[in-house]
Amino acid sequence: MKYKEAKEELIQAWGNLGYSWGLNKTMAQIHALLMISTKPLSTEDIMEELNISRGNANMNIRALLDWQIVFRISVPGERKEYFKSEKDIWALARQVAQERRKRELEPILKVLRSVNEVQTDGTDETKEFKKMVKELKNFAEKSDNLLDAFGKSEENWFWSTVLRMFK
Amino acid sequence: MKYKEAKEELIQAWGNLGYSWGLNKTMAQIHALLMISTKPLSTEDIMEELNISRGNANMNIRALLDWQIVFRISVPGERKEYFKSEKDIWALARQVAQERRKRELEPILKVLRSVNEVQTDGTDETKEFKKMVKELKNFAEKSDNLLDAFGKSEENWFWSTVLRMFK
DNA sequence: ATAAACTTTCAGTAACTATTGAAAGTTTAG
DNA sequence: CTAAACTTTCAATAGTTACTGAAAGTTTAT
Repeated sequence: MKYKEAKEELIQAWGNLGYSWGLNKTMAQIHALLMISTKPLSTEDIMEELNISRGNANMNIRALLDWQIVFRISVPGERKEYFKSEKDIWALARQVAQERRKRELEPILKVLRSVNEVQTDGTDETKEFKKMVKELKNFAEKSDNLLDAFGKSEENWFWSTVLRMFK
Repeated sequence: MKYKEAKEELIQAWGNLGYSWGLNKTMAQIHALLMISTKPLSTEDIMEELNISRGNANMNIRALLDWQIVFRISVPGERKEYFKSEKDIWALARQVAQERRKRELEPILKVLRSVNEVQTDGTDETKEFKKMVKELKNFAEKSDNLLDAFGKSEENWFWSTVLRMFK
């Protein structure tokens, strides 16, 4: 297999995976491109490699910066901005975990805590409801803790802690 | 807070979380509804509770059946089909993990294994590419193993195994 | 067989999300 | 200050995904 094909296939595949990680396709593709690049790339480079418009490139680069998985680089003596990505996969996974925890898990935890306050009127329906909410809350809290630990962890420390936390 | 409000809020919230788990919104809402219901519900019940069309209800129920997180129930002497959901959150999480592993992780692993075969022509570009692919592959394989173990595990066994596996 | 009760399909449409590209804005060099 | 080099915004549009509801299909009881 030739390098160029391989590169394209990887970018494609990473795009799809990134999508299922909660990034969008282009975001993930830009990330993949930066990840396998030996040097930082400019907006123009990215536009050209992925055949996307300036606006699209700019928007998604900003989103990646926002997620803190891509960083701005200034090359001395050059006006243009360059970007490079986090290349440590572990760090990347941690960052994504943190973001998703904030964006997805925290909101539902808030709801679970609040609906937990529902008045029990003694009917089966509210009893069952309370029971399910309790279990969901328990599960969501465990997941939250896990993701939090993961987000803050060193690779080795993390795995050695998982056990202790969930007992 | 009244039961009805609480119920609606929970269904809403679960819909959103389900979405970020890779289900779609309606799918997750139907699931939430079944999860807090004391008895199995028919397609009509679901249509009415969620204000959705017959086609939509049918389609998403089938998807849930396909994911094996909702089951068909026949009530003796009744023609209508009823549905109930997996109420054990752990079982649910396992099931979702399995599905996503199949649908998302396996495809990229296949790509990573295949692009790994790229010819190294000695340039920095291909060297970096190979290096990144190797790391991605390693990470993806670890995740795959983890999800697989998770999917097959009992809750307690799982956590006690995590450590051993990732060493 | 046939009619009622129910389930599934699918073409059309609505709702949502991503993308473009040109215009506006910003920064820097001279 | 002005012009060039660059970045950001945003209204228009393309593309995608979800939903509807009526029609077709299936099953069961008689």
